[in-house]
Amino acid sequence: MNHFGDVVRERRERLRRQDRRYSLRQVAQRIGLEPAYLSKIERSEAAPPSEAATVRLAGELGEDPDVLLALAGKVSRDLQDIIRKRPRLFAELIRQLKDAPDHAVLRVVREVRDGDW
Amino acid sequence: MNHFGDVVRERRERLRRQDRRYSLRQVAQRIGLEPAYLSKIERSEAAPPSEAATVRLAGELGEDPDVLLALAGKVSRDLQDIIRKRPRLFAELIRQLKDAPDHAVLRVVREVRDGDW
DNA sequence: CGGAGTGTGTCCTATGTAGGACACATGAAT
DNA sequence: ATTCATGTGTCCTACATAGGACACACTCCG
Repeated sequence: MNHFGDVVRERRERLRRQDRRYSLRQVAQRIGLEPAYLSKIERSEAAPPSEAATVRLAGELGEDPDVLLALAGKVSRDLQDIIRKRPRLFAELIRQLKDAPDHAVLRVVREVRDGDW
Repeated sequence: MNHFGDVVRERRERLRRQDRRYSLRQVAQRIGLEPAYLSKIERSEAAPPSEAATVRLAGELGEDPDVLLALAGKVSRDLQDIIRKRPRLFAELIRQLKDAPDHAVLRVVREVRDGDW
């Protein structure tokens, strides 16, 4: 399993090679965290930050927020709220899709998008 | 919005009318919580308990665990783990279904269940 | 009446979450 | 050589989570 801190560090250092504004300190400042704290996060000495901070970090790094949250072991609040409003329905759907291959899930996504409900 | 504590209390007292083993104390003991704590939960003086305790409570009351967890403002860990493994896919699907009517979601559930992927 | 069982008030605690403050050593640039 | 920025080590904190312990007052019922 890819760990949160490693991914963040790699992403940031890759960006940094082209733009020196991606130092740990500057990124930390832009997303509103203390450098020492971000340092600990990148070395997995501290757990991933809050959802809000993780999303800001994703923005800064050009990463998909849902992916970064997933690496942090979380599911974004807005998705949880959608599920919470119709728990039986969504619980069943998601459990059904657990072992479905990607392409099957994608087909469903497309069907729904183009759906005429 | 129906509150967690009220639902639990109502459910329990309904059961109690037919079976006096559904006193607060006895239920608390069966699910492994202190009576004083369960009392606070039912009166919303304390927040809903942990996911594990909530699920045991649901079992005791004959309620759907996902529904009770939803009332507790939570989404069960196992669902979150399914989403976390394919965050982009599931995030897109769930957001698409946000405003879809129940019957549309149900149709998708059925399609997937009978699906030949 | 006297006990058994019931719900609740009060107080306490351990662990986790989400960071901030500050100092320090190193390295890069001028 | 000095300045400046960089990453990091150490220490500290406020709040939330998830309860346990115990005592108390009421009530039901044999």
